[in-house]
Amino acid sequence: MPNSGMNRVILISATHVAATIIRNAFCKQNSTTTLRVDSHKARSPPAAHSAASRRQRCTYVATMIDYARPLYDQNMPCELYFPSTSPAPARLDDFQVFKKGTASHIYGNYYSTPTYDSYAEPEIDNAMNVYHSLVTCREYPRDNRDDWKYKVVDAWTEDDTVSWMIDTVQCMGYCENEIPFYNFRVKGFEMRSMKREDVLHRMVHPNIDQNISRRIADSVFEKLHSRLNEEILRQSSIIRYAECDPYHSHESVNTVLDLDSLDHKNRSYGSDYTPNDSTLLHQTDSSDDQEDPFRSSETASPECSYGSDGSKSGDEEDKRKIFKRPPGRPKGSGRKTFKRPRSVSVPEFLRNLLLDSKYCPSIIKWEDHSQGKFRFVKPDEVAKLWGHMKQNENMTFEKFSRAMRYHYRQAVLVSVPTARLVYQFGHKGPDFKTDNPNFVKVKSENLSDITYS
DNA sequence: ATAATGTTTCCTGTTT
DNA sequence: GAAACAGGAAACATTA
Repeated sequence: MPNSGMNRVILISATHVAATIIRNAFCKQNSTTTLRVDSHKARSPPAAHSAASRRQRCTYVATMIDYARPLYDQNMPCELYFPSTSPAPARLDDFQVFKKGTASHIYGNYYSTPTYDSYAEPEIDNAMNVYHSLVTCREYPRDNRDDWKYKVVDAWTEDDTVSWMIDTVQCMGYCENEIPFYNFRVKGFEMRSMKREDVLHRMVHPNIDQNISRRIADSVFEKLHSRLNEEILRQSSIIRYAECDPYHSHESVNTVLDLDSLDHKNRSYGSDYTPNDSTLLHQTDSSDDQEDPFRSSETASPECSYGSDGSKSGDEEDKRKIFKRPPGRPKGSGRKTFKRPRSVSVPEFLRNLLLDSKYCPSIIKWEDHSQGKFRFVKPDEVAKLWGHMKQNENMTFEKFSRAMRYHYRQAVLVSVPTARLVYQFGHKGPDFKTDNPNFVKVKSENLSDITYS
């Protein structure tokens, strides 16, 4: 919050309501300041995010400026966006609220939360306009001259470069007439490759004192490089975001199926699918699904109430005779869950195993590929893999098979009554096409390699 | 926000 | 008797 000691531009992450509350609180604190909340153009976050995720991400950024003090301050946190030379003291009287995703790149590393909006997202318009409305002369017409705002410098046209230049120098409080814009009718990539001396050389104006021109050139040069640095920072923050995504991390679990390799939306079970290396990921740590604090002792995992071999102990058997658990899943027995963008269904999971030589035929194999019949070689291993993928170490084949049986209804899976541990993909099941079921060809090729080498 | 769908965790009973 | 199977019930998670 603004304090009496220094001038501040304050950026906070908050909901719109919270931002309004803060504004009101600030108004009470500082009666000399008039603040305003401007409405902003709301826009939905990308559809790729789940509803819950969208709600979570729909927070706002509030920018509060204490205009009771002089604007320019070298120590203010937004130095990246403020000129390095003293500008004309534009009056800052706005309190603007806009989407978080817009401002996180505008204000660089001010937020630890990564941005998810692309550079050209319309929210930027708001954010940029907020910024510009705060620091530029209000008289400047900015009808269709804002294209440069939505482009990276490299993509600027000559007009964009000039528009940026006009905006920049006016931001710094200089008069348009003091700048020889005609010298800067160059494309963005050319502008960015200019050295400081080049900018100065082009900035020389017959009617303007050379010292002033030098100062303007320095400022323009620094502004340009601030923007270029911001572009780099923004790109690296996107990369960091991708790297930090727990569901893209390769370092948290031993072996799971890549959830993103299959489009959950397109779960028609008829679409073409060819497995590749990306369908399986190798991870290194499986310790993240430990004790569930929300699990009551009554509903603890089977391992708690049964022996380690799965058999019931005598005491537990007696207790069970006295107290019969009501049918159904106990309330609150849900394990610790992790939000994930999408998941693989049980039939898809089975199909993926069957089409992967790491698991087929060692733990699951085709019984009759032409009919889609397959057999569990090590049912518990398959269930464990499934549990591992779902970060549920309590998964058993019993539970897993129950999930499978639910797919009988839609004919995604079909039971094979005559044989145990044999199931079949139904006509609505996933595509399991392969010309090498159980990887027999690969094995025989390998064998011949060994024989003849 | 909500409905639909999918999954998990129980259970009872049956079959192999 | 054990393991697998079938499916009801309810809670929970995810997706549309």
